[in-house]
Amino acid sequence: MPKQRITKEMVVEAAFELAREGGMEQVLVKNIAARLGCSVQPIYSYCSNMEELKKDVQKRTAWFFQEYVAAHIEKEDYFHSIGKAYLLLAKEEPHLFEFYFLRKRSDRTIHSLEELYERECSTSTADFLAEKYAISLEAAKRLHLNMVIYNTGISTMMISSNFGIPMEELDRQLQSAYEIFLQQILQEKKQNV
Amino acid sequence: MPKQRITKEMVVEAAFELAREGGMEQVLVKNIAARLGCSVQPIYSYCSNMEELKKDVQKRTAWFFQEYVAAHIEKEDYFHSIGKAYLLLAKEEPHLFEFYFLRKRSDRTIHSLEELYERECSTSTADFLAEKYAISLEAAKRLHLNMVIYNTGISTMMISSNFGIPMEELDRQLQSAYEIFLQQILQEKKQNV
DNA sequence: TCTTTTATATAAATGGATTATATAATTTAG
DNA sequence: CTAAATTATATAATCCATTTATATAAAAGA
Repeated sequence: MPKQRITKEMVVEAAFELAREGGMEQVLVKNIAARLGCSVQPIYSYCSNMEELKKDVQKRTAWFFQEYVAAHIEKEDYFHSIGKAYLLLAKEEPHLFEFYFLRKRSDRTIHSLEELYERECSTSTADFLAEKYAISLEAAKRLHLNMVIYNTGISTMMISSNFGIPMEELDRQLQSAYEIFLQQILQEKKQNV
Repeated sequence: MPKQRITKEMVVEAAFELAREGGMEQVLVKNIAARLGCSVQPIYSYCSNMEELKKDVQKRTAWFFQEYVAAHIEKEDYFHSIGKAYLLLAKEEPHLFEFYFLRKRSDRTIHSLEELYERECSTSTADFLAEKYAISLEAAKRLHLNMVIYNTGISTMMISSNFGIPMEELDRQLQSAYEIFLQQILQEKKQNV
């Protein structure tokens, strides 16, 4: 047989790039085939159908985001730098931003906020917060979860408002919410002593 | 000509019911035609295309939600009853819930959180909160906006977790966030006196 | 070298959106 | 009171994307 020119990775990567440039509605077999310079057959031999391929594109996107955000964390300005990274991504990669926030979190159903947190959030952030503010790991996780929820709310609204709200304003809003959640945790700690 | 049997309202209503029962992917011309007992032609004479029709279904959904929530508000338990109404809707109408929260907020781009707030939220809630807690209207709006953002975050996560997280848990989470935001406003007020 | 295998190509089949054409019932002009 | 014009709907055709079926040709193995 002819040696294999096309791999599953190439297919997913081409689909990812199309989605990145023009949104998921550009992920069409013929567009992928054109980009890879092949017919539609290789695409179907490595992916069962478009729906599955789009799930792979969403996973690829989640990975892209995690890499991007991890690379932009500044230890001194932990949370704010994460927030800024997301806002930057919203500006630079609006299409990807949409899949990332509106994606299904998992193939299976998630049954509690705890499970969602474990699945979504690396515990290193909670560890960091616990140490920085001398709070319990449990409190740090609550703080982190609140921020993730709030950030998801802001992001969903940004998407559905067509990305028209200025970054600075959203940045301020995130920052103010973070301070509110943090103050509450610190106060709770004071009262428990 | 034969007298008009089909109206635009009938088309949108049939599409809405299909979407409600089986999600937006069931909104197909042939399904609408079957439900109305007509051919595809009337649908196209009243709606320019499926994309526009789906926008109308989203508007119809927003209206359905506002009616539902308004009917479930209890004055003594204002915010909690709103939160409960949304969670009930998520349970009873998962498909509608999805369009409602992931819909485009407007045909045009929204340029500030203020504009988003004006467009999304009736000021009567802010008025109510301002009076109840004797805070400024501006502070009440901030409180309300924070809750709308947080609620959007919770809802987006509920959708993307496949509605597996129990209502009671989400209810508790909303309630605790509400108390945190409220405490902060009350404390701010104390300091300003 | 000849057969088998298989990666890719080409072509056909399916299904949904949309458009073009046809039909027949109601207005309306004469 | 017709007959022409209008138009709501139906039927049929077209378009475009996904998916499947068949064909081809290059590599591997006997």
